Amino acid sequence: MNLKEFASKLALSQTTVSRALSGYPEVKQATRERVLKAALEYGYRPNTSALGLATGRVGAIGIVFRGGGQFGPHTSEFMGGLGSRLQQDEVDILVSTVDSREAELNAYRRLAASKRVDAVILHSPFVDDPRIALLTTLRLPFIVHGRTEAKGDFGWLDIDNFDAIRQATSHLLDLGHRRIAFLNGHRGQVFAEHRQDGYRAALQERGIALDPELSGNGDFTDEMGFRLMQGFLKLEKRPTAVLAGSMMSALGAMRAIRVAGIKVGEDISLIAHDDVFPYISPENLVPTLSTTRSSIRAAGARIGEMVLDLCRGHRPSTCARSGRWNWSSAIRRGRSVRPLARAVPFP
Amino acid sequence: MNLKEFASKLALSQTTVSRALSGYPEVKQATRERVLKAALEYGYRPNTSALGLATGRVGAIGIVFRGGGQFGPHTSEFMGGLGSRLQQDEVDILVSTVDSREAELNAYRRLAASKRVDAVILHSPFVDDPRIALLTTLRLPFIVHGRTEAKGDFGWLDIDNFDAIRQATSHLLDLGHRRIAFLNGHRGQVFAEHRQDGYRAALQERGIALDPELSGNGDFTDEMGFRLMQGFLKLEKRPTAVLAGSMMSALGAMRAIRVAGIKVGEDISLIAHDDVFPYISPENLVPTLSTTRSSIRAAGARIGEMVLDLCRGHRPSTCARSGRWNWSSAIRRGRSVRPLARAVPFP
DNA sequence: CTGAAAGCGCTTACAG
DNA sequence: CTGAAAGCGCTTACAG
Repeated sequence: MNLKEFASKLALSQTTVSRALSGYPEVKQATRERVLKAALEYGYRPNTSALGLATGRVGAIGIVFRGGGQFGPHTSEFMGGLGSRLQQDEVDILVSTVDSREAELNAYRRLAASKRVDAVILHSPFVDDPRIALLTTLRLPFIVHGRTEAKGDFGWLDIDNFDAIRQATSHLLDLGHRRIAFLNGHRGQVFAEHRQDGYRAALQERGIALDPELSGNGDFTDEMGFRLMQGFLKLEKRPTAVLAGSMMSALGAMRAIRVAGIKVGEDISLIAHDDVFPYISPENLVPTLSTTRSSIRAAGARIGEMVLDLCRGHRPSTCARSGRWNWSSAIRRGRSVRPLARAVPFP
Repeated sequence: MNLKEFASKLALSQTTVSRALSGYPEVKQATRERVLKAALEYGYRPNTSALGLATGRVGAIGIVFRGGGQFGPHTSEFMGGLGSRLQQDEVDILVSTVDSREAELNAYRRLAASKRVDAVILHSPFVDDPRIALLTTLRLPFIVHGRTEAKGDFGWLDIDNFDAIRQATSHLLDLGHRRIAFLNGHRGQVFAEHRQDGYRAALQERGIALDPELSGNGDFTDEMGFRLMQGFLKLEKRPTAVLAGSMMSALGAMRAIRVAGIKVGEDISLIAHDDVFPYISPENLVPTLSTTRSSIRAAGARIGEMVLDLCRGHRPSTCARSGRWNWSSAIRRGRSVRPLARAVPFP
C-alpha cells in the first residue's frame, strides 16, 4: 500500500498523513492518533526509496569488509553490538564485501555516488589511511573504529591499546620475566603500532633493551600464532613469557609450545589480550589463559550511538570528543584491563 | 552528479544515457562506449533510491539476526561467503538485528512494506516455522538456509545433518562404544531434530536402545557444553564417547572432562561436528579433536548465487532443486564428512 | 490545522 | 538509433 491509497482510506490528504507519521507538530492530536493507529492496522510504511529520494536520507549505514580474512569472530561481536543499537532507530546496516584495499576505496565511491547509506563506519585504520581523505572528499559522513593520525573533523572510538599492552608487559616484568615475546598484528595497522609502542615503553621503563627478534607480526589466527611462536622457541635465548595479541594467536602459540615439549603456566608464561566472546571464554581453555579484555561488542553499540548522532546532523567533533573521553575513562576505571592473576612468575 | 547533469555533459538525452548504462541493445556502440567512459571519469552512478523507485529493485538482500546469540562465529563465516558472491553483482547485504522471534517477524513486515530489499535469506529454521508463511504472504522473495517441513515454492540449501551425525555415531559404534553422549542444538530447530534422528538411526541399526539421559540440548557455547557434559559424567553409567554438535560445545565438554580428572582421547572419545574456521582449526586444540566438517562459508556463497538467481526473476523451485542436489552430491563425494581418524576405540 | 502541487532522480512506454 | 514526458512514492515549501 502506498501513501495515496493509505491517505484516501483515512479521507485525509497525503500531506497530513505524511506529517502525522513524521511527527510534525502542526497536526491535530486526534488526527495523528487516527493515522498512527491506521498505519499499524494496514501495515503501512513509507517506501524507503521514495523517502530517500525526497529527503536524501535512507536509514542505513554502511560498513565494508575486506575479504574473508576480516570476517572473523571480532567482526560478528562488533556487528552484534552495532546492530543492537541501530535497531532501536530502525536503522539497518548495509554490508559490502570487497577483496582488496583498492576495491574498498571503490566501494565507498559507489556508496557515496549512489547514495545508498547515510554514513559509513571505517574500521581497522592504517597509519596514514587513504580512506579518511577519500570519505572527506566524497562528503560521506563516517565514524572511525580505531584511532588514526589523519587530521579531520570526524568521530572515532578506540580502546587504549598502548596502555593495555604496556600494563600487560609491565606485569610480566614484575613477575621477573626479561625475555618477553610479543605476537602482534600487522605492521602499519594503527592498533598494532600502538601496542608495539606500549610494549616498548614498558621495557624502556625498566631499562631493558627491546630485542626485535622477540616481536612478530601477522594475522590473528592460530596458524600465525603457531608459526611465530615456533620461531621464538628456536631462538638461542628463548622467551620465558609470551604476550599474544588475540585469543586465536594464543591458541596457536600454545600448540607450538606443546609441540616443543614445554608447558604453558609452568615453563613459560602466556598472556593474551582479547575481547569477550559469549560463546567461548579464555578461562575455558586448556591450560587456562590469562587475558586482558576489551569488549568489542560494547564498542559496536557505542559506535552505533555515534553514527546515529552523526546522521541526526550533529557535528562530528562532538562524537569524537565523547568517544575519546567516555571510552578512555572506562578504561581508566579498569573495565578494559583485568587483573592478570594467572600469569606465571619467572622461575 | 545526477543523470540530468551527466547527460548534458555528454550532449545526450537522459533516456539514451540511461539505456547505455543499463546495457539496452538499441544504443549505438560508439555512444555506449562514450557514455561508459564518461561515467567512469565523472564517477557517475545512478541514485539507488531513484532507481528503486523507478524499477522496484534496490540491489540489496536482507538478513535478520536475532540478538547477540545469533552473532557467533558461524554467522561471520556465512556472511563472508555470501558477501563474496554478492559483491560480484554489486548487491549489498542489509543486516537487521532484532531481539525476539516476534520482533523478527515484524522486521520482515517492515522490510517488505518499505521495499528495502529485493529478497531475504531465512536461516536457522524451526520445525513448522511461521516465517515461511509470513514471507509468502508478504510476497517477499526468500531463500532458506536450512531445511524446513513447510510447503511452498521456495529455494533452500542445507547440509545433510542426518547423515553427518549418523555416520559419526556409527563410527563410534564401530570403535566399540555403546554409551555415546550427544551434545545437540535446541529442540525444535530443524537441524537439531535431523541430527537427533541421525543419532537415533545409527543406534537403531545396531539394535542399541537410545538412552534419553545421554542426549542434551542447548546453545553451541562452551558454557553449555560444559554443563551438559558435567551432567553426563554424573550418570551412574557414564558415556565412553561424546558427540559434540559444535567446536564450541566440544571445548566446554573437554573442560568438564578435564575437571572430572579423566582424559579425552584416552578415557573418553570425543568427536565434534563443525564448520571450517580460517582462524582456528580443531587440529590445533589440546587435545586434538576429531571433527566432521561442512563449510558454512561455501554455503553462504551458494546461497548468494541462489538469491541472485531469484532476484533475476527465475523460478525459486529451480534454486531449490539445484540447491538440494548439488549440495547433497557434494556431501556424497565426501567433501563434507571427513574421516574421523582420531576417535578413540572403546577400551 | 489542512491540502494542492512541485520536485527528488531515475526508467520506460511512446513517438519519431 | 534517439528524445520528450509520464510516472514511481514520498516530502515540503507555499497557500489557505
